[in-house]
Amino acid sequence: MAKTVQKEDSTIGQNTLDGKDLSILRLLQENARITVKEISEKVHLSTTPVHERIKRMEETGVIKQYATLVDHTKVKKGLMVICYVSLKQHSKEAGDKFIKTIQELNEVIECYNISGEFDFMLKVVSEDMNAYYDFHVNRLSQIENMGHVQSVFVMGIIKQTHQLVY
Amino acid sequence: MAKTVQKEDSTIGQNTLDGKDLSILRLLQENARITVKEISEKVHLSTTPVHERIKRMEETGVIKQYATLVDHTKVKKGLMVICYVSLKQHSKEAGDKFIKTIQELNEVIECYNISGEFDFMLKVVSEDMNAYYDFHVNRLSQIENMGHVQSVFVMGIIKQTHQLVY
DNA sequence: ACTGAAAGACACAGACT
DNA sequence: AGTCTGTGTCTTTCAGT
Repeated sequence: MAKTVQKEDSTIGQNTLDGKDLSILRLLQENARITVKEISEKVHLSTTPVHERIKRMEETGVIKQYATLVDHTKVKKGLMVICYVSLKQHSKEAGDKFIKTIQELNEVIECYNISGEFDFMLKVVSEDMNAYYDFHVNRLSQIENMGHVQSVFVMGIIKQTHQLVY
Repeated sequence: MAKTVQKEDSTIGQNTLDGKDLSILRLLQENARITVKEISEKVHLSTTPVHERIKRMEETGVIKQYATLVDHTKVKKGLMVICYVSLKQHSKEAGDKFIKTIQELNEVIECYNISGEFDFMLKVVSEDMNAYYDFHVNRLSQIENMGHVQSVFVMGIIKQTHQLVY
């Protein structure tokens, strides 16, 4: 009898992103303060559906955050260091304790659990070498269960983006 | 070794950030879409000076960008890989050519010039292991002058922030 | 799921302390 | 450098299609 047309990507209830969603994301990634009006003109929709789509992507967690990115050299965080850490013990308790400590250290802006000879990779920002030395000796190395630590210094930033949708 | 321009110079007039500027930055870092009105209430100022301060920080480059951060797992970029690269030749031309190629690769979201045995560190995002293998073999390794490449896989994200002002 | 309109909130500029 | 006030623009909701 009645035939239903299957649409591939229109089921927003199932959290599928269609082309218009991706276009909106592309614009928002570049500029979080772009107006809904401007987006609506660029994606050829009125403001209402754009507003609804953005809200939906916020609620479903596709959009994690609207962030303001600050120039690290202008807020006295000119030194960036990649830091490799291995733990002495690899029990769950030991790992959790390390993680909790790391999350409280403001200088550590990123931390990943990695494959290979080290357990964690940290991205650390400091004012200068003295500040980093202080961090390394007095805070990082003081964490209990700390095994080896290896520092790799960032001498230049070639590329830095957060653009996952393109 | 490739050289990158590092803006170390802070001589843009009296570009000193006071406590109120830092308070504003703290709020904006967390939420780029916070209203000027809301900021003004939290820092105990009226909207005009807040508006002026933000504009000044945009113009002086303290504020680099208002970015929307997208959940990488929800846009089919679930795999994150840290990639170390050394070049065969270290002339300026060779380095510049490598840099230019890297900047055009969408999968590479970060690239740093680093100290140590490798020349560059890359952060790469892919849909899955197949997509990464394709990237590694067909694009990264195909770059001329490519020396060694070593991949370290991110198994878990412990911390990820951009909060330089705290 | 989209368009269009309409109310309320906000950004932004001007006059002034 | 700040407050207050006003105008134009945007967000956000609600009808209708």
